[in-house]
Amino acid sequence: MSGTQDRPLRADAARNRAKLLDAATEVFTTRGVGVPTEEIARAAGVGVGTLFRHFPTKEALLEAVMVRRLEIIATGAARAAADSEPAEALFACFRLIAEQSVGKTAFAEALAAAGVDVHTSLRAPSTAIRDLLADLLHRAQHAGTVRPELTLPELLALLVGANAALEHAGPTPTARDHILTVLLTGLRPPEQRA
Amino acid sequence: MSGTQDRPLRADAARNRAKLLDAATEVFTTRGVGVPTEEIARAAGVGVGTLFRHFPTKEALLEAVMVRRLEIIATGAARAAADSEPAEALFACFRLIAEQSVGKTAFAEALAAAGVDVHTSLRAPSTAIRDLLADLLHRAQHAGTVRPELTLPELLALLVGANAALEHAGPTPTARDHILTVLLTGLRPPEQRA
DNA sequence: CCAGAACCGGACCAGCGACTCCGTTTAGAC
DNA sequence: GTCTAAACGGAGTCGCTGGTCCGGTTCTGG
Repeated sequence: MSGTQDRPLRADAARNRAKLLDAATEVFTTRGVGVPTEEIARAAGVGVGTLFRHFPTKEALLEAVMVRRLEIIATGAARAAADSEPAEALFACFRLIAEQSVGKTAFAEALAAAGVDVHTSLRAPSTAIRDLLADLLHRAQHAGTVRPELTLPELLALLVGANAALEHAGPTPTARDHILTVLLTGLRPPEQRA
Repeated sequence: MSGTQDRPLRADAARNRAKLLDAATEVFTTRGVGVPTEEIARAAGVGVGTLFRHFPTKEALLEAVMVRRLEIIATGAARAAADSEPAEALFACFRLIAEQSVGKTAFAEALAAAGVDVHTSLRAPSTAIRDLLADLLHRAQHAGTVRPELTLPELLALLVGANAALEHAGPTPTARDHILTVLLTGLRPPEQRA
């Protein structure tokens, strides 16, 4: 299924591909998915032709960007989940995902995608994250440290919400922290507090 | 300042204007701001020419829709704020705004607009909401029923987040309720619980 | 160092969507 | 009923953006 790189790809080609991916990530996250492909090509220092040779479609490029992002998040989340206490682990993941996803609505969409169907390339990393969260949620609830009535989809929705809130809050660390505190405290069952 | 209607506007014109506004509200909220103007015209049962005569620009139409929405919200919020207990009043407003804003990202933007600058027509209703929330927040904090460290911008960001979360959660009442519960509980100070 | 394949860049093409223009229709004053 | 200005509709214009093509350039095996 990953027959993408039959032959090793010439040195310059690989370089350009990387530059494109970086530029696209940057531009998409800062200015939204609406930016014309030409801008991305320019930001990467290549021509549009090159862009479209590497990614047959704008959507394909976006997808590639999202896959990379999701993989990074999945990795980070897996590490954060190492915490022994499930609730703490869950909160760490929550923080990380909400923070990482910063950028533009493009990414809220990507996260939303974690809940519904998407192109196959997104499946793997998104289900990884999903499964991780499902596990942590379940364990934390079992331990009585997270509200028992919460379901996974609801948690994901809250994640999307957290992302939106943070995005709207801007870069001020205090504000971001307050917002996350509200969210995370709310996840605790009525009797508990951190 | 409202010199929009110098002359009374012919009966059919008024009717068409209303139909357009309704159709636009419907279409924008269900399918996003991206829909072509022609669709809106068709949904309203008029030609594009008519649309553009009433609203010189697509953006102007969107603005008109948002103003109406904001006014409705402001009214509802004012009523909800009648509750004697400030925290309860604040929560009622929070619920109402988060729910009302349902639709598409267009409206999250509108809400975001409540925080920053926008076209002048949006100023009035958005500041009304803002001021109302500011007052409730302040009073609730004074009464010790809402976390004291929260600022108004943070509250607004949370509102945007709540909106996004609800939008992602879909129509299931249970899920929506769980999400709002998490949010609202999180607003309480560490010692209190509803 | 050379040949030729792989790759590059950007002029070009096509589709779409916001907005305009004008011949036709209609409200409503007398 | 009639007459005029207001309003209508939708075909057409124009700019913008995703995607293609091909002549020129650069890598790499021998």
